[in-house]
Amino acid sequence: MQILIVEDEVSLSKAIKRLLEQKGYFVDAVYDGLSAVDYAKGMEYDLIILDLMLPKLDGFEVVRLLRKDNVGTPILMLTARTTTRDKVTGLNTGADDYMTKPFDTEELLARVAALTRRTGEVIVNTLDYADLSLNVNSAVLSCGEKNVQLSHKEFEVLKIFLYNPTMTVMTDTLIVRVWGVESDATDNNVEVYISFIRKKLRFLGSRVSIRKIQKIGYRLEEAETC
Amino acid sequence: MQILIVEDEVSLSKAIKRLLEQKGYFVDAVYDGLSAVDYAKGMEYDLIILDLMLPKLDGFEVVRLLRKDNVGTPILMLTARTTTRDKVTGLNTGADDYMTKPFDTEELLARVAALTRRTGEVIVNTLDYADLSLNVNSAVLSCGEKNVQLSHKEFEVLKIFLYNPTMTVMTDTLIVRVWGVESDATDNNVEVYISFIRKKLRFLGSRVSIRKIQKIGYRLEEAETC
DNA sequence: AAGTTTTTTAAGAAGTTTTTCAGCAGATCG
DNA sequence: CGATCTGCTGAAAAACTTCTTAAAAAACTT
Repeated sequence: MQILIVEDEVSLSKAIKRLLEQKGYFVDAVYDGLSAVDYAKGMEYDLIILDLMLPKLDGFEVVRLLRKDNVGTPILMLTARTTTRDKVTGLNTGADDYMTKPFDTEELLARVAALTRRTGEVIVNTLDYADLSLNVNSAVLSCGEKNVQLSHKEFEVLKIFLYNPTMTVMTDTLIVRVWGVESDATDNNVEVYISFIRKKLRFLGSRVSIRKIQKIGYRLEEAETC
Repeated sequence: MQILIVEDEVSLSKAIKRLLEQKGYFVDAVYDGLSAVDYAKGMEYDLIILDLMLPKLDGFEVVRLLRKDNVGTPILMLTARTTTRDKVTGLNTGADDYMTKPFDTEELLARVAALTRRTGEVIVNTLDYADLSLNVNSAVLSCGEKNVQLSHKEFEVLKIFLYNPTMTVMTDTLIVRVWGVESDATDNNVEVYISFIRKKLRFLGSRVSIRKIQKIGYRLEEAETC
């Protein structure tokens, strides 16, 4: 769930951000109306929390511009003003809900939940190299049509290679980063895991292989396309 | 557009009715909670305007009974009470908006417009994945002809999966979003709930299962169609 | 205030991952 | 040409994670 906060009062913005992140939302924050429009058009948010009084472009204008541009993201208006006139304008312009400051965090969360309840969202993060793609959320490694699930340690090892696709990774580096400094893991542990991963690469039929550099470490290698 | 007004104060009820009819809505009015439930079940309204304090059955109960019965009509709660606790309960029970008396007619019209506007567009009252369909208002999970009622926590957990059908959801994410940041829920709480949900999925005979990715989290998985 | 449902806690069983170990194969080197 | 070193892999053992169930506690309902 991605939420965009548009609020120029930085301390309030940060507070809301922290609150929502604690609840598992992914939150972006911007501090003026123009950036708000840019961000909202550039990416699919599930909800926009929008202050009414903003630098550069006020909240009403932001809503109007977004709706005009067919951005249908639910909008929760947030403001200090309490006159009915503003409430009406807010809802008529196309905001979906309206809250006046100061507000209770519980109430904010309840309203956010009500507005985000209806949208779905998928965020997939991958690390790619040659024909390989590693889904960082699920530790699933894919090549073409095939997939394999990696175990936790396999995942940790392969991630290090994919972060440094051209580098030779020293065995000690792997031990420290995957098993930890204090661990008494030996080279053989690494060898076994390299072996596990190689087996999965073979299964996937990937062009990528892991090459041993004698006495130093391992490196990813992409086979020539023939 | 059909609207049901549930308000025991007859003069107020009549005033709202007249106001809305002037704007072209078709309006029914009832004066207690029991009739409200009867009417709302018996006919498809586009919106219910519901007073909180009612004879026979209070507004919260009316919402609960309707949602339990799969009636997904938007509800605008109307009440003199102003404490946040009530607002939160109202929104959590399944009301879509909340207004405190006394209110301005302009504001009422604006909120009514906002809520009925949504009906015209696509309202998703269910979260669907493969052969599963979760009614978001009633927490009833269906697969084909069969249904099961989910408990609150089961519902919260499953919702997170259905919002992110392809993602692996980390155990910590589930804890934070279902039990809260401050809670001392452990992995075992999650395990037990996953187990409850799996049992219900088995009962429904769904193709969907919840797969554990060791040390990482859980993910929905759809069985191959053979 | 009793009964019902939901949630939490706890503990053994079941299942996976990780580690260990032994044997093999190819280099390396005197 | 052996002897030694380095790296690879399979299989068994150990360690750890997760599942399921049952029972206790808490929260709602009536």
